[in-house]
This record gives sequence, C-alpha cells and structure tokens, in this order.
Amino acid sequence: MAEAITAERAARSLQDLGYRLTPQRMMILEAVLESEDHVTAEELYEQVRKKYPHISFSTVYRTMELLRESGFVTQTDLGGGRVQYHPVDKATHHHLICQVCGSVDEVDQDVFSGLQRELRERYNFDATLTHFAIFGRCGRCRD
Amino acid sequence: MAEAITAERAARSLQDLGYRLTPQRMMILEAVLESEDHVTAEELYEQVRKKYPHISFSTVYRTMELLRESGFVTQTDLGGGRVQYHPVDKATHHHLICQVCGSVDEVDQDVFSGLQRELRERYNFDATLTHFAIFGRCGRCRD
DNA sequence: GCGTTAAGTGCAAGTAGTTGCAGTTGAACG
DNA sequence: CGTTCAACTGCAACTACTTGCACTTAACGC
Repeated sequence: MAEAITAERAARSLQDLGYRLTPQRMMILEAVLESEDHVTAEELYEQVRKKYPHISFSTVYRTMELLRESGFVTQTDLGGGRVQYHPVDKATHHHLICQVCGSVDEVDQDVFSGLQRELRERYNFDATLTHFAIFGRCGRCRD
Repeated sequence: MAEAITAERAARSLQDLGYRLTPQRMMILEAVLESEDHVTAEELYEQVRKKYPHISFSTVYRTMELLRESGFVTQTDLGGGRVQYHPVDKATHHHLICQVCGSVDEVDQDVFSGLQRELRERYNFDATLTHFAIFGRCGRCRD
C-alpha cells in the first residue's frame, strides 16, 4: 500500500501468479497505472489502440477483471452507465451518489475507517474501501 | 419506515407526487411489494405477464426507476449480472462480496449505523443503507 | 360522460459488458 | 532453438439494460 505500483512490478506479480505476460496485457496495465484517477474500458481501449490497433474490447474487459482479482485495480459503477477503473494505490476517496438528482459528492477516507475495522474484526472480510460508491438522497433532494 | 408499505398506500403517494396510476404500474408495484426479499426485472416481468401479457421490459425498468426515485424500493448489483430490487421496508441486511471467489456473505445492519450517522451529520447525505453491497476479499481468499 | 393533453407505454434500435469457440502464442522443457 | 500445450486473444453472438419515437391513455376541467 505504501510503495507505488509500477507496471513492471505488477507484471512480475502476475507472472508469479501463473498468468502469461502478453503484449496486450502489458499495454493495458501501463495505461491503467498511468491514469490520473478513473479510466473507463473505452478510454483504455482507445489508449492501447494507438500502439496496437488490433486490440479487442473483450481483451480489455478480461484484463481488467484479472487485474481486479489480483488486487491491482478496483472498479466502481457510479451509475453513469460506464464502469470506472482505477489503480488501488491512488484515489482513496469515495462518492455519495444521489439517486434522485444524480449528483455526485466526494467523501474523505476516514469516514470509513470504523466500518473497515469492524468488517475485518467481526467478519474476517478485507473490504476494498479505496473507492466506494454510496447511493442515497442528498440534502437538496430530501426537501 | 416503521409502518409496512402496502400497494395502495404507495399508489396514493405516487399519485400525490404527480405520477399517473396505470394498470401496469399497479401490477409491478404489487409484485415488488409482495416479493419476500429480492426480485429481478425478469421475475417482475414474468410475474406481471401472467395477468397482463402485453407488458414490456421497458415499462418494468422505467417503473422500477420511478419506485427507486420515490424511495419505495432500492436496487443492488451483487455482481451477478442482474440487478436486484427489493422494498425498502424489508431486507435490512447487507452483502460482503468477494471479488476473488465471488462468494456473498450477509452482514447485520448495526455495522453501518455509525457510518450512516456520520454521513448525515458531516455531509447532509441520507444514505440508502438498507441493502448494501461491499466488495473486497474474504478471509479464505486472502491467504 | 366527453374532450384535451401531457404522462406513459410498447416497440425497435442502441449501448456496455460477457461468453463460446476456433485459432494463436507465451513459456516451460528438452 | 524447436516442440508442446494450456493460457490467451479476437470475433461474433448474446445478455441486461436504456432510449427515441409514435401511439395510447389517465386524469383534469367542463
């Protein structure tokens, strides 16, 4: 968590886990890790296609699933019809999504520390709370 | 929150909010409220089709969106490819979904009370935590 | 009841993401 | 290096859900 994830380090970890290191995977991996915050599958697809025009959407989706399972990225559906991917070592903020007006507000990490601790202690569950989406009703829409 | 939601009461509320009371809506509304716990759009569609064979999927989806906005149902994507709908006055439990093995465990409501209070106090946000999905890694997959 | 009209419905086409399958290729072993 | 083979890729078909549009109808006033 403390040290930054580089594409090379992640690639070696994937290899250690028994996965093969294909050029497509390397390019997708680099593209996600280079992203400032969120990326969508389409953005990744376009990014990789510049270097490697033959890439397919299936490969992007399957690689992202692999990276998620391996713990390098998390994905969030903010309700906008497109899933957002982001590296786990970045973007430790969260979203409050109003189900009435669709507005999205950001929340600090520390609001969740109590929950996270409790889930680990009581349920032995390691919650991925690095980028969390909470649905509900904002103050403006409650009136 | 304390009193049970009946189809008639919900129907009147919808009318008060300016929505029209169509037979399709009434049947979908009854079908959700009668459901024990979760329902998918397809289950609702099949249920309503018994009485009203002309119903379309669009109507089911649009009605569920309306019921969600009006606060009668909540929806959750447990990662199984289909969204689950359920009445807000039932099923106040939550899910821990392992992103590695896909297992789903249930959690009690009280784990979230602190978070809910904090979101309301600090962000003036009324979080819908009646049926919540938390992704992460279960104890079995952390090893 | 009857007419008016904006809300609602059904259909068909569209979008994001998934999956089965045949062909390709990274990597392990000789 | 060359062979082997399961992991991986690309394609095309598919699923869940959404949306635009023309037609229908609930609800309100008369």
